Amino acid sequence: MSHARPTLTDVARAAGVSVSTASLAFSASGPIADSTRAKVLDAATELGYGGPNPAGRQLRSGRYDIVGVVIGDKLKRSFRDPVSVQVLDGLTSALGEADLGVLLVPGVESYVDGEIGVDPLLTSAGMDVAVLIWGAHTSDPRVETLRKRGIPIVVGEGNEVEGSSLVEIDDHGGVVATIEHLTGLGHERFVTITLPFRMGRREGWVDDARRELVDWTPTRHRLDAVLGSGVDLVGIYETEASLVENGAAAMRAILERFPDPATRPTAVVAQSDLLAAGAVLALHEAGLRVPEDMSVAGFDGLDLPWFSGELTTVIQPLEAKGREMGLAVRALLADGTVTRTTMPVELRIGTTTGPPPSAAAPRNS
Amino acid sequence: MSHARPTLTDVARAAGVSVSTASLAFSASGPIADSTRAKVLDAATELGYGGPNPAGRQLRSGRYDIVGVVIGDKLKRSFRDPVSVQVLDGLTSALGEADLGVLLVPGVESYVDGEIGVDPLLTSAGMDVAVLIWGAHTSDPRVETLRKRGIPIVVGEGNEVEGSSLVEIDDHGGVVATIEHLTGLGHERFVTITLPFRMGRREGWVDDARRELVDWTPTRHRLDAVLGSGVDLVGIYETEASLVENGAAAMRAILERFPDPATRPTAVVAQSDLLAAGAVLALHEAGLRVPEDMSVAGFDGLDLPWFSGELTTVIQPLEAKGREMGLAVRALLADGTVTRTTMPVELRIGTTTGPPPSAAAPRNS
DNA sequence: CTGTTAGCGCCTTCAT
DNA sequence: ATGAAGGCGCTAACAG
Repeated sequence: MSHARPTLTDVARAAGVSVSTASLAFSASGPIADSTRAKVLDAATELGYGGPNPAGRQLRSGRYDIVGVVIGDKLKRSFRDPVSVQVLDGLTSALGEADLGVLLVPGVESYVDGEIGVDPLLTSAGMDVAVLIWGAHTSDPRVETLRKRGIPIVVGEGNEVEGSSLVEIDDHGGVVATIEHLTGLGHERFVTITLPFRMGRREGWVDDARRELVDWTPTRHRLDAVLGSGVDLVGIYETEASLVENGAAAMRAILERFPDPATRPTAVVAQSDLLAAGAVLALHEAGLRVPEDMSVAGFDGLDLPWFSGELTTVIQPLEAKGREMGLAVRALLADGTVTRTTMPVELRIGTTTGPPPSAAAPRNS
Repeated sequence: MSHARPTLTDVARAAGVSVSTASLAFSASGPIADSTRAKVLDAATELGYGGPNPAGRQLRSGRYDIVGVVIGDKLKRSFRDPVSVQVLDGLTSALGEADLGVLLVPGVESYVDGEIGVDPLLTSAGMDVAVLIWGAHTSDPRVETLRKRGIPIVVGEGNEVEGSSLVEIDDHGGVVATIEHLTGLGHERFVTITLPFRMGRREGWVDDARRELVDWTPTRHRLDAVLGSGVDLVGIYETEASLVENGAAAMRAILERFPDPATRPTAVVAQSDLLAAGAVLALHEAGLRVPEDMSVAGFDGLDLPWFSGELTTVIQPLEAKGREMGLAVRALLADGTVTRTTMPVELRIGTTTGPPPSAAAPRNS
């Protein structure tokens, strides 16, 4: 009894045909008589042949039918984040339809003293295209690596990379709509709670120096929209992850910094729904009402079944964005077409925004 | 200007060494003089060589350094489920440490009239090991496919597969502990809300015929534990997904079926925390109190920041389970060792279980 | 420490 | 519709 796995050669011999004919029986990419194919397939079953060896096929064809999906510095974080998850959803289904496999790539191996080590998978795994779901930063070593390997790239969310496809959403427009909604209600003092700025994560109030260091595109776009709107922004609070608890912590910091209801900001623009939800929870904990005492707006349009009320938020088509990236991959693979897509967003007015507490009718202390 | 990507041969020529020496410079798996390596690396940079072609390496070495992770019938569902996500977390990090890539595989291509079509990736993608996170079912075509291809398997959660490694948790013990806790409090009438039974998903009350059709292992283990405990089980409600809304729907069905508080079941054993949380929400919606009017216990030990109070639940070490699967993969790869691990669970008593409403002191209507 | 020699398994011409 | 031949890029085994 032989322990070696049978190869196409063995099958061909057993079926009494040539290797090239046997190959046709599996690939279905050429003319072959039904009877011959049957003979080959029978021989294959007989020998316990499990189909053509992928490595052989890959080497010969130059295609892997695998897409590397780079999802951030930590897989963990991406999995926990419903936003990432929805994008992955759309992406994997669009790729699956084209029979493309998804190889999960952490992207960053290590981040020590600002030195970025690229994950070995990025250097050595076989893939036809790479997708950088959460954008590329300036002089991104991952992009460098992929470039050198000749692997085309699809970037999600900005920091356009020369020669790569790009899929983004109208972050700016979404935030502008939010601000207009709030100023329309009469708000004048704003605070914003932001997503992480860059790979070296931090949590806390942002000063002018730090403000220059925004490298993550969604964060930058959304922040720029607030800054550019001309409203009175009394503080920027940077979080280190887009989670409910970070939003709650941010709100506690806000209440601590602005203890006086009379001068407290009346509207909070959070860069994600989870942050916004956390902020609302912290307000409730502090015995404050939303939106009577403070208005809170989010971003994403997540469905939060446990959230009582409905968040005012910017709905972004997450799954569609993922699908769009998948389509960009397929276009790249089909004929090298580089695409650039901006997806629209929509402001949904919920129950967490309303007129600011009026100075004329202060609430009972 | 040549458009073809340089190969190791080109690099070797440019560096004035043999190909095999050049190979050593990259693989670091053999003795090579630092000066020689430097020469090779310089030549590589010069030519814009991005490292050894994976296909060539794979064919020659017979290793892909890729693990196929089969996560269920729909990627979607797995991403949305915090339980899956945590397991994936642990798994990917354990594999990442060994520089193994994770290839996401849907597993089931189609499910029509009970006919299961295996995803093409499972048939044709290169992988060294496959992990079936959510178990194998009886006469599983995916297992069949992998067998034929000679790919070793790690199964999470039961339905042991001959010759494969297995990682499971003590489902049975966890549910038994829950039941004992509840009977200890004085409960006598139980209902259980279960996870999906099998691939053909359904939602609703379970009759005897349906009860025979449980094929998904965690569901079966947890249900068997209730059935075997001898308590008075007045109903089994099957859900089609482990989500908050399904738990809420289940509870509404329970309240509808048992309108009379005097004969209503007093304790609900849900097979997941999300189902339990949904059940609690539905009770609140109906104006009932937990645990005064009904006790609810879950399973998983999830951290639900939005849930007020704390669920009584069975804590299973999700991430550790994932890591354990990763270790099983590595053992399989290292020397073919087949392992079998059962992870312990722990009952956490929260605020959602308490004594049943006493007949002596009925609540005001 | 470096070079030589052989394929790994497959698919694509091209000829028949 | 089938067969023969060549080579994709690399690395393992061995020899020097």
